[in-house]
Amino acid sequence: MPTKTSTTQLTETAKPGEAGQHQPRAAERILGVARNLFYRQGIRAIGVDEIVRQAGVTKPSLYRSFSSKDELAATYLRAYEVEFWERFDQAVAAHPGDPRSQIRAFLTRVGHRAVQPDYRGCGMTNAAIEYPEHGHPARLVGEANKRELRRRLRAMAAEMGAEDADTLGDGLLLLIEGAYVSGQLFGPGGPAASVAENADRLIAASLKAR
Amino acid sequence: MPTKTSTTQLTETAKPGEAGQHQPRAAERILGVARNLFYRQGIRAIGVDEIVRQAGVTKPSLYRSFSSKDELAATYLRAYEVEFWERFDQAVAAHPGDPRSQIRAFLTRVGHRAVQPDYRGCGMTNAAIEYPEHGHPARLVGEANKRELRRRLRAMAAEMGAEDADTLGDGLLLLIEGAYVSGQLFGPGGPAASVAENADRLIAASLKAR
DNA sequence: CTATGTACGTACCGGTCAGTAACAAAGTCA
DNA sequence: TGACTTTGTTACTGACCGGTACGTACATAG
Repeated sequence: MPTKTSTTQLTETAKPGEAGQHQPRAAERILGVARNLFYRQGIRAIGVDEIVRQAGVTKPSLYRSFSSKDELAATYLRAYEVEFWERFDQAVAAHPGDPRSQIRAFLTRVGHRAVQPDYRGCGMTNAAIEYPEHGHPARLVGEANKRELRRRLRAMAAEMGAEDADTLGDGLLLLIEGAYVSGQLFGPGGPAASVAENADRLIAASLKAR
Repeated sequence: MPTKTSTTQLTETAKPGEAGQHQPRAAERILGVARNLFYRQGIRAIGVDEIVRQAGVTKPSLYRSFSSKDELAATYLRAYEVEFWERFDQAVAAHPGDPRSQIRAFLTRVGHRAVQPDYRGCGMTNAAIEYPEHGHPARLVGEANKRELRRRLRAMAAEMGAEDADTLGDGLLLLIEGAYVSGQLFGPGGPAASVAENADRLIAASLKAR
């Protein structure tokens, strides 16, 4: 995944006086380490001790900025989601008014990333699988993201002129999720490499079918 | 603490005379409970104490039959895989010589199950996501299953006469994995309901291109 | 020069984790 | 009957879990 620093500002309370960056710098280090470890190894697999150790801080510092480990995980996922939509919107912006090309551009990138040796899929999908319990803070982030993604894919399918736009949009979502999962199961040479091609074929079939 | 001899064995106990197969009574109960808990809540989320408690046995009994929790998880997945292929082969047997109908039959069932309220996806896929570490016993079972499924889907695509059979087979695999994941993310009304329809459209597009 | 707030660390909590040792009880089969 | 096998019982280990009470260094504000 992109190892951007992306200082997710949290509780920016500009103190009266000068406008220097003055918030707890421990929280940033903690979130940065948590994002790496949670994504690569899973949330349940990583303890808070390991996070604070790698961040070079102490446990109370973690709990001053995050009310619980679950909330830290949810914060990690919210930051993850921001980057996800950046990638998605980037593909959309590259082909204005051409949703089919937008999908192809997005999935070409997904397919490429998904066959990297240490690919670990979608952090939000993985978190929802790790936490099946309804209402878990981490799971809620993933569920909301997937609902919105579904909504947008269906809208793009309608924009393409597909008669059964909802079915096509859902089909695209299935292919995307399949690429996320298969990417980390197969590694290089896996079926995710063909996600863009399969999506385009499915689009073609859904447009000309009727 | 009923430590006396009259321990009111749990109801039916065909102990005397009859030559019932009495091999590992405790191991079966343990595996049965583990399968339920591991599938529904995840492997990392369930401790061995909870398993032995619900199975009505003790921890040493678990470790007499299974060398470790990881090995118990792998055993659960191997049993899960047996049932998976039973369902798959059942769909195949229902439509001899007609791979397109075989896929449709299999995915119709998958789509139906995937929109049940408490659907939890594929146990093997979930386990691989829970354990990204290469070589983990549970992960190995899932990886082997997916490789074999890919092989069979590609063979069926070739049997259909698809020009690019490998791409079609991989596309079907992506749709299947997507249904597993989306089913547990969306619940009823989710995109997994359309997996059979989308797969059939993809097949049609891949055949027509010939 | 205090007074206050902030950022942080030390040390610790009770609970749970997977896994084991040693021994007793009970059923199986000859 | 007696040998064998399977299971239960109790108690324990050491590591780790998420989370916290409390003290301290330091920067300002008055």
